[in-house]
Amino acid sequence: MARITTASTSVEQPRSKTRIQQENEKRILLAALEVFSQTGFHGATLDRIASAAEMSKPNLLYYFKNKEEIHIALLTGLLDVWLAPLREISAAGDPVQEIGGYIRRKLESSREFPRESRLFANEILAGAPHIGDFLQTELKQLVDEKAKILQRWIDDGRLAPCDPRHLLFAIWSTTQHYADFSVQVRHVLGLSPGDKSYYTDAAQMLDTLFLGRLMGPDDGAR
Amino acid sequence: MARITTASTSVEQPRSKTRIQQENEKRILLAALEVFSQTGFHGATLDRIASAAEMSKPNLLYYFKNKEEIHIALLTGLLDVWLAPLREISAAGDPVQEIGGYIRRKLESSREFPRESRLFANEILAGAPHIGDFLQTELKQLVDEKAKILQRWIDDGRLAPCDPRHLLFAIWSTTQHYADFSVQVRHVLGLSPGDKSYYTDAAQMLDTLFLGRLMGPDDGAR
DNA sequence: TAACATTTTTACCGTTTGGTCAAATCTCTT
DNA sequence: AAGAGATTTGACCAAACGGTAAAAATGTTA
Repeated sequence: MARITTASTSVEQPRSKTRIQQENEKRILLAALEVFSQTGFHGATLDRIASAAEMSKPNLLYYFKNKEEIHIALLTGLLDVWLAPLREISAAGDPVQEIGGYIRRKLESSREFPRESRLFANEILAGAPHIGDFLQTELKQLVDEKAKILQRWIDDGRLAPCDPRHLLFAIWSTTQHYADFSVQVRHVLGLSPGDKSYYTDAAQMLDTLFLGRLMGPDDGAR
Repeated sequence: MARITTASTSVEQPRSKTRIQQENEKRILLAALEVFSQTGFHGATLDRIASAAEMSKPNLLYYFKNKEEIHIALLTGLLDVWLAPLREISAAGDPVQEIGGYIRRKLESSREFPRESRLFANEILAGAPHIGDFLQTELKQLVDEKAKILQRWIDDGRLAPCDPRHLLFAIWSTTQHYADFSVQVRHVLGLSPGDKSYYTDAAQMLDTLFLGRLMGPDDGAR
């Protein structure tokens, strides 16, 4: 087998990336994130992505072999970001601190990365054609693990009895809502486009909702 | 003699609808709901909609002059359904009953009409190009009205202090999540496609979250 | 049933879109 | 400075798409 790979490593593909290659791939992914998050996969065109990346379409296809590959590259890059806040929940910590911290991290993530959140939302809405496997394996595993922690807190009377998994769903939905449905939020509140001031009240609300009274019998303040 | 069916020639448009016309428009809208909610506006093709409606494409375009008109017809038909549960909140009722009822109605709506919910979500995610006006006027007005009711309950100490509008956001997001992100929910819970059994636990969770401890100081059970 | 209106179909069109290809240009190493 | 490899471009293509025109078929009514 002629599997000679000149001066690079043993396996065939991993040729080191050129400076230009790195720059351009980054440019493309950034442009694609913008376009995909605005119009969804089907609404995005290679021409628009290429133009947003200030690059010709054939040149773009020199780096990614087709539209789907760009989409997948974006999604896979996203998943770690999505999981990170959840990973931080520690069994050793205090329930209020841990859950409160998770909510704050998730909300901050919505404010910082609304395009990523919308990209993710679009993918799920479409039936998760690309990340279905991730949801069933990696995410499920992590959720199972964290749900056990929450369940122990409940058993110890440190957290109000509830289904841990659905508690996570509630945190996901409320926090992501501010990124995914920001248009509706702004319209209802009468804010201008780009105004993110509502995040302050949002944080307050979610604290009240999840911590203010959800926590176990002994909430100290009485 | 054209006299039976209205005074057709006087004012042009308002012709009464034929039996066939009514049936076919219904067929088309049903098919379009299926397709749009699965793939979004851009992902949906007239061919797929026509095929789902068991109808030729030109025949479909005989009833709706273009793709966008079908989409708009679906959306406008949706808005009343979307508002209905909120409208029912009454200042005269008990906060726990009213809010609990609203949550139950919204959750039931997610279970009964997931396609409609996803259609709505797609529209908002895309920046609400068609219903932006509705959000700013009709919805905002209703929210303002209901927020006043909630605020009075708060002032009277019958509801925990919080931003009423954001409380509504939290209810919207948590309930709609079960329709819009059902794939994720099912994958995380390890359920088969089509299995909606999680709605029982969902209702339980939302009751705990919003009513169990969110309600004002006197929650009776103590 | 004849006349009229409605509905459906067949054939088609212009544009957009995802993607290819070979040639031209640029970059880097020697 | 030259050659090899990497990058970029312009010209192009087939398929898919939204939509149209006009004839054919069907339904409705007097």
